[in-house]
Amino acid sequence: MRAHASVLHLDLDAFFAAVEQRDKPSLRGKPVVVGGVGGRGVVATASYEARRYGVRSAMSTREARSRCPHAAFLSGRFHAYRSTSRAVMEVLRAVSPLVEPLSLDEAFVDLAVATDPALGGLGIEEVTAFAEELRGRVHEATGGLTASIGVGTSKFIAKVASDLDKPDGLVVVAPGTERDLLRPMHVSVIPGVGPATAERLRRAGIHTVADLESVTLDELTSLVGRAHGTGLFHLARAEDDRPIVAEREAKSVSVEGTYDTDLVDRRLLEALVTRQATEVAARLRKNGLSGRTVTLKVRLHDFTTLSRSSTLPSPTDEAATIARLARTLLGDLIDQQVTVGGVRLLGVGVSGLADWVQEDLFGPDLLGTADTAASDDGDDGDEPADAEADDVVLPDRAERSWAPGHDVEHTTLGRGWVWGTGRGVVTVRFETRDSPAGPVRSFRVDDPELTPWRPQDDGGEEASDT
DNA sequence: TCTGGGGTCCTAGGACCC
DNA sequence: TCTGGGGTCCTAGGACCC
Repeated sequence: MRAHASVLHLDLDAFFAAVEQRDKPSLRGKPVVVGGVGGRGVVATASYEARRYGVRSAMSTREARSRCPHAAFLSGRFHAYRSTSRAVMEVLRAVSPLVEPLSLDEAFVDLAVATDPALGGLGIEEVTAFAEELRGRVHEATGGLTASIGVGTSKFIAKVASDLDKPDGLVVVAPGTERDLLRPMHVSVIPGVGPATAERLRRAGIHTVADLESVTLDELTSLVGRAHGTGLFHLARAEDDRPIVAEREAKSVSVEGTYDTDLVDRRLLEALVTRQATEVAARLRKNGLSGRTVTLKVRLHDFTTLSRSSTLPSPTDEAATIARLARTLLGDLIDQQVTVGGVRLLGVGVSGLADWVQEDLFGPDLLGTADTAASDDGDDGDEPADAEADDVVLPDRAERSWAPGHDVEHTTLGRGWVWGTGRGVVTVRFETRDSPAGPVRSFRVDDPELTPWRPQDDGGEEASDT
């Protein structure tokens, strides 16, 4: 907690709906609902006109339609939202170098390092006037959107403040008044207190922040766990030192989809997972990322949600690898009869991200040049694969036939696919009809029993194509 | 035909290593 | 032939946020 009210939180009002009303004058003053329009869609944003009919975010679109049948239901134009968001973030970054976007429509701004001369000092009046002017700049830069702003001595207080006078409001919480502000509020104002935590606290007789303040750290930890408990303990006292972080690295990339009917057909499920994996790979590449852990997410007809994950020995951004692994994980679930009642959602994600790509692993490591072999022994001298690594002739490297995801054939073990590479070794996963997630074995890359497999080679010994 | 999509963080247990 | 603790990695699930 700071001595001055120097943390600003900005929240664009009913953002998606407001962009639609801005771009389509016929929608102005009318109820607008943006979200999933399919049979299983939910509301992302409702305009204030629609909120008067009880339409809320996260409500099913079906329910929203019954509450407000005459509203305009739109599926959303994310390009327009993104570009409008960019314009807002630019306005904020012109004010201070420390801007932390939370989503397309929300951001924290650190006023303590503000570069804008309009903010002379951090006194209440100055900050208030400055924030008011900032709201005007955002209004102008977005073609008329309104924002609510909160300013306080911490992220927590700024965020609570921006919620107090919505829409189109401004609240500055004076230093020293934070605890009085929070005490009468329901515990759910605290970030991290959702339905489950609120219910646990309620059963313990804790409803307001004031109630929470009177609970010891030990009691709190036993109620909600260690990390969460200590967090709540401090936030209940308005103690919050979380810094504003301008850029954070992505930890995962995922694609998921909910289908209007529950799916059971194996080939359809596999095709959908393949498509999602391809999308994930494209997004990884676009951002120069690759990852090691592939996760398959499945939501069943009864809303039970399962996940299965598997970690590769080295990161990949290849669609073939991600798709294959995701299909293997799906196959495990199907074979266990888990999906018989139908699948409503499928998702594919990649985590364990590295900001370097597969090619980097390839050259020296796989070739095992004298340099690398000499430089990294020391503690792992008992690794036979390294022994004569510089003699290794790497077949078809130019075609990347040994890259993860590619098919190989072993003379006795049969068909498999490359699971990982490194240090002159190829790790192969063998799949058979009896055992789709078959054994994993490692081979030297010059093992004569292991050959890249191509459809036209099938059974032949030497394919002299091209 | 209640219940999206894209994320983050935490917990807990088992494997494995020292 | 009894009994350890810590650290790290991996997997699965859950809560939460916008």
